[in-house]
Amino acid sequence: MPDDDLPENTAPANCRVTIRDVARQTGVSVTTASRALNEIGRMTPETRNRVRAAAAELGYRPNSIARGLVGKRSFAVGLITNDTYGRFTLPVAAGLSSSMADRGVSVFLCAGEDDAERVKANIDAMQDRRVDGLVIAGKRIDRGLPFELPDLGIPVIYANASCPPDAIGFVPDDQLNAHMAVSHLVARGCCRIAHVTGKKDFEASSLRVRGWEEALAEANLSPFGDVCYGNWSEECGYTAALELLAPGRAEWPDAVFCGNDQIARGLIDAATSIGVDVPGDLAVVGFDNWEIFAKATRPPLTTVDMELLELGRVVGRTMLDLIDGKDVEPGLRRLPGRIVERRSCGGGGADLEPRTNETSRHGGGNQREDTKCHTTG
Amino acid sequence: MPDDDLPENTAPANCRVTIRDVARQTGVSVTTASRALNEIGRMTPETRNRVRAAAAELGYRPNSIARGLVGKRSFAVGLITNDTYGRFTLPVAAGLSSSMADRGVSVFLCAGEDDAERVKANIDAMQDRRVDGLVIAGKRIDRGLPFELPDLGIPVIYANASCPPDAIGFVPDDQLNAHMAVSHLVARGCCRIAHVTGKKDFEASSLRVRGWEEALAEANLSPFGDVCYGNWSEECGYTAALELLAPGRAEWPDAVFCGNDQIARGLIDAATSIGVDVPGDLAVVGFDNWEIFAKATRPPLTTVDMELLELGRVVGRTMLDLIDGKDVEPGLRRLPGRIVERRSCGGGGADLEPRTNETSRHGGGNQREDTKCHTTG
DNA sequence: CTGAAAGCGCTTACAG
DNA sequence: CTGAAAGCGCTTACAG
Repeated sequence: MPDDDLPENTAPANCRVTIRDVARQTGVSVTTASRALNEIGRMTPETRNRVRAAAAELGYRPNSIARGLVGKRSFAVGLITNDTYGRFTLPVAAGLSSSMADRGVSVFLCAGEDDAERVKANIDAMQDRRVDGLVIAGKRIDRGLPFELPDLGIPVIYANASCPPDAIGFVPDDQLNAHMAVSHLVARGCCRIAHVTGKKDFEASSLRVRGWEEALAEANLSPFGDVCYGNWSEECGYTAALELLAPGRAEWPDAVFCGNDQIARGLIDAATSIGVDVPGDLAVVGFDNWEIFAKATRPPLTTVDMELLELGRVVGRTMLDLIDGKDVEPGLRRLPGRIVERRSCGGGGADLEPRTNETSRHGGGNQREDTKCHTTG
Repeated sequence: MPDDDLPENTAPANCRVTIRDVARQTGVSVTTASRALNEIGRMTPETRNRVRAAAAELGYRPNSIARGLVGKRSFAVGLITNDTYGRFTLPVAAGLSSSMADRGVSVFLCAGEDDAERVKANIDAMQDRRVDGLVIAGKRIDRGLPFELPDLGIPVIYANASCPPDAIGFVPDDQLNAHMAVSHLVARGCCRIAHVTGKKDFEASSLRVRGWEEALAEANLSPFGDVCYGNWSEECGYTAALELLAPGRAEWPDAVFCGNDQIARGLIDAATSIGVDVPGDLAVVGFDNWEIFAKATRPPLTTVDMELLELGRVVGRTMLDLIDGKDVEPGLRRLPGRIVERRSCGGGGADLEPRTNETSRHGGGNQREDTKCHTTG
């Protein structure tokens, strides 16, 4: 037996409770209600509590649009990206999103293509929305926006993309990461370490090459042959392996540092197909820690994780600082990644899998045991 | 020689030009300016043009926060997803984003984890922002939100996720897509068509199984053996192939319909490794059109594309209708995908690659030519 | 055809 | 400690 015709607990969603409602309910002014809710100004704890209680009871939630209008900010940032495939941007976006969410800042996703017009339209839309900041994310550290960004009057951070001289940017430290990968190989006794990577004109390629050379020099080793460039594909890894391990060669590498996990995958497949045991005869380290590949190789791949999620978080925290008006030194920061150990370099990490029994071309033993490594020094 | 100390063309970014500025400049009221800019009301073309010109000259851009406050809407929708990996959500998001952008609606990305608390917090934040609608996107058609969504008073659409009975949802039509894939095989003369797929408790699995059975029945064929379930991995495809093609078997399949591209990849690798030629001896069709896999198999994979990008666009258009107050029949819609032809079923599509010269276990010929297919009917 | 006024839901000087 | 008032930048009845 309902009291009357009024619906009981289903307030029409389009007339949500406002701060006036909680002020009225509490018997204070809107001003006081606002202050109580925002924890500013001094007032008797009793008043504050009564306001809070009323807000809770009414289910009051501040309208962030109104708040944005008076505060002249939106508590939102725009994420502009051209990475439709999302492999690089997504972890960055997730990290950014989570570090901002804690402070009540939301993220607009503008997954534009490379088309300059669309990117501009997206940026305009973000300005119209008075975003507090803009993150420009890319899939290549040597590519940025297709045009120069004018001064928007809001903070801008570049993530995994190239950035103008005086801007703030964060990219993975390719050289250091490569160095780590190669040192990992050296530490495991490898001394004839080849490098198979992607396209030559990617800055990521040259930095990784430099890291490879650097780590080798540090260990008094010489590069094993020339860098093998390709197009980042599995196919290239496959072909490169066949060449590096060709029976007619005077010398075989005992390890290969690969520019990405797909290359490593192709390379391991090729090695296996011609009876070279990984890691017994050949240690392999990849790059990206793209699990779908890294875990599917046999053996599972030891590889470099660029820590893109953490990079996204750092971008978020920096953006928050910038929004708060803190000073941040301009420039490009290179962030270190980490090695994820699996089985392709011997030993084993978290993702241990039983070793296969395939017979090795070299009798199943570890070639490195038999061959004395001589340094260049 | 500058006239005075005032900076010339660099208006402080924080005091952007408002509609009052363009009204003043034109010598009309703010009301008229607003109407001219929004193309509403009747007025002399001359006035309208003068306002427009002033706006353009001043670089006026309406503040969408203010617009949102009065219009009681934000011209933004929230995208809630638990797909951190992004493989499914990203195309959906891109499609959604592009179809909304044309109408000036932006997308908030809430890449929450499965954690119910965080999802709730994200939804609350979206409500505080007065989003015009919410899209709940998932990576499994049989999983939805970890809790029941109360009536939010705004349109909600589920995308590639399960949805409550009276809600609106869009998912790929797994059964139809599977049917298409199998019919494609049948049309090429295959008659012993096996099915290797992922986990049994995924609705996607059972629907695809049904599509397989249905297409077979339609062609008066029987399923080749039992469905081979696994965990969606390459490894499972590999193992399944070894079993299906074991030398001791009474009969071999002449085609395999795979539940995803990874399975197909493993299966093709295994087949090749034991001398079975694809497509010569065995036709293979995958599912997902995940190019990184589909293009890396040798031969490249003929596979089902679920058209997730288009699904995202449809979700966007439907959301726009809903926001406009149009009626949309509740219920779950299953959207068709398409077959992408490559080389793994013979013939060839856009991604033609030269065929390899590997010798086939069956003499390099197409087994299907030699073996008469008998129907069950 | 055009404008003055009210109002969207908040916050923030400015007074008491 | 608390409140009345102004204002953020728009749109939209309501009058002329």
